[in-house]
Amino acid sequence: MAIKNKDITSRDVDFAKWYTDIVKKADLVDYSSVKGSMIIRPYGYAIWENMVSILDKMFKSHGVLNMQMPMFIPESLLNIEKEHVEGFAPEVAWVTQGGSESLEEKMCVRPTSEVLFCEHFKKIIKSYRDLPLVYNQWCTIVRWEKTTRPFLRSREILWQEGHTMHATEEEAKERTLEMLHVYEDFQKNYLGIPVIIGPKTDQEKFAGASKTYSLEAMMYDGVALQNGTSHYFGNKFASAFGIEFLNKDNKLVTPYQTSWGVTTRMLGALIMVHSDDNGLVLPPKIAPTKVVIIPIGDVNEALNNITTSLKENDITYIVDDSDKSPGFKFAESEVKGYPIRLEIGARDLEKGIVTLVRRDTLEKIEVNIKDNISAKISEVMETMQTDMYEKARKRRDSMLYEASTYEEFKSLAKNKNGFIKVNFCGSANCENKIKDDTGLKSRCILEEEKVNNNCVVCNKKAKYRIFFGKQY
RNA sequence: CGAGAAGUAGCACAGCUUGGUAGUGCACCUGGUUUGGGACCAGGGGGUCGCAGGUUCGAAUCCUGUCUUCUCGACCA
Repeated sequence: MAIKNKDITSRDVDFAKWYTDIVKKADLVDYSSVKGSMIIRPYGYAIWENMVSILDKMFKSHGVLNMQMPMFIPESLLNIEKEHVEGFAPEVAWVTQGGSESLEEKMCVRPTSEVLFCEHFKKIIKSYRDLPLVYNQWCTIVRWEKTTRPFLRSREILWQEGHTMHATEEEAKERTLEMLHVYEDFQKNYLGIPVIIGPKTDQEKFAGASKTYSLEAMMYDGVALQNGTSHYFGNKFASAFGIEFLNKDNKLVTPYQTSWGVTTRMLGALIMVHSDDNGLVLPPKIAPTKVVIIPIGDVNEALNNITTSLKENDITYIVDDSDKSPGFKFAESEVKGYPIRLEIGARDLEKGIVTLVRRDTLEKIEVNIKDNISAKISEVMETMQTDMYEKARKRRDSMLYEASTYEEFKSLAKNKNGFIKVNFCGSANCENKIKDDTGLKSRCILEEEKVNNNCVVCNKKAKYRIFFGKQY
């Protein structure tokens, strides 16, 4: 494409700079005076709102009930489950009163709410008839990260956390996978982001979980982004909290638990998977405004007809009738990533046409003014949605590698961006060796694939096949 | 948290070495001419130079501290 936005660093020149350029120029966020605490601007928030409303509907169709937990956790409560405390300790933000004194009891801002839910579950679970409990909350959490980047790593995180309790192990395991697949469905079909799903290694799993599944997305530069997790806890937390219920045989037993969450990080993924040097590119299904209309010259009658049709068909649009030049408006519409641009110009109208431009390909399509333009737009948007997914999938697949020897692995890690598939023994030693030698970390275990060789590092018997890659 | 760089108008930057009334381009406002890939002319508004201390008759400029941003590590969704 010959067009190039002069205010945006090329993603092939400096990917990190490109990312912050997009985030700022598309007006998604502004920085605040506190490190890692971003201001989400109306346009960025509109995208998040779309994600929330779609996901929330999906959750509800899976029997999820929303609720709201407090923001504060007393120290004694946080400390009940030791493993997860150790995992989070360095990032926990503690609250003082008047700047220096502790409150009644030392307390922190939730870094995640497992313990709050457990305390509550203990009170409300008495019988097998009370189960399952499938709760979720949309909220913010705080983790005092050292390095921060808009959407990818912030200190105040906007997210959703689901917490469930079940009478049986099987049911809890099923729920863990059920929600994982809700996320997969959402990311694939709405965000147009292909993901690889599977369990984390013991080293990489959530502190306190017995199994953590993650959704691993690959960004344009070949770097991984963990774009959501679903945890199976067994009854670790439940035992630590003394949660018990009477089963059908009138015996006191411990329930099984899950939790699962996605964050505004998905916005970062959306940008780093689809956007280009001209600005944001949004999949139509997640774009808050589907169409931007740019009138050129005196075209009121055609404009009115078209906006009436868009309204009738529930296609969101804006009309850029400012007194900027058309060229400026074209560039601006590309920065914002509106999926469809309609150029309604006097010159075109004489020929009986309007010009429709796809944001993903910048392809210009002439549409007869007498045709049903809303239908045409819907059709193009559907094509875009699948094309964008396919484009992302092809790019990702072109950066998936496989190594059968450790030399090969190290060479790939050094020379290629992307994920490297290996047979692996699962030991912490081998995983640490890879990290030390190459900086790569394990992504997720490929449960469906059969081991076909020994461990790529130690050459002992391999347990599973797994992807390694760099991560954000 | 370790190493490095930077912070001056909404944005991009100059001025700092050698202390002496705050600059440029874009953006913004008004009027007019324009309108198919970032228009033009004329006029105009806007900054206690990140913040706090210090040195000095005088600090954007020198010194100390601190906060924020970016890059690279370590750590994490």
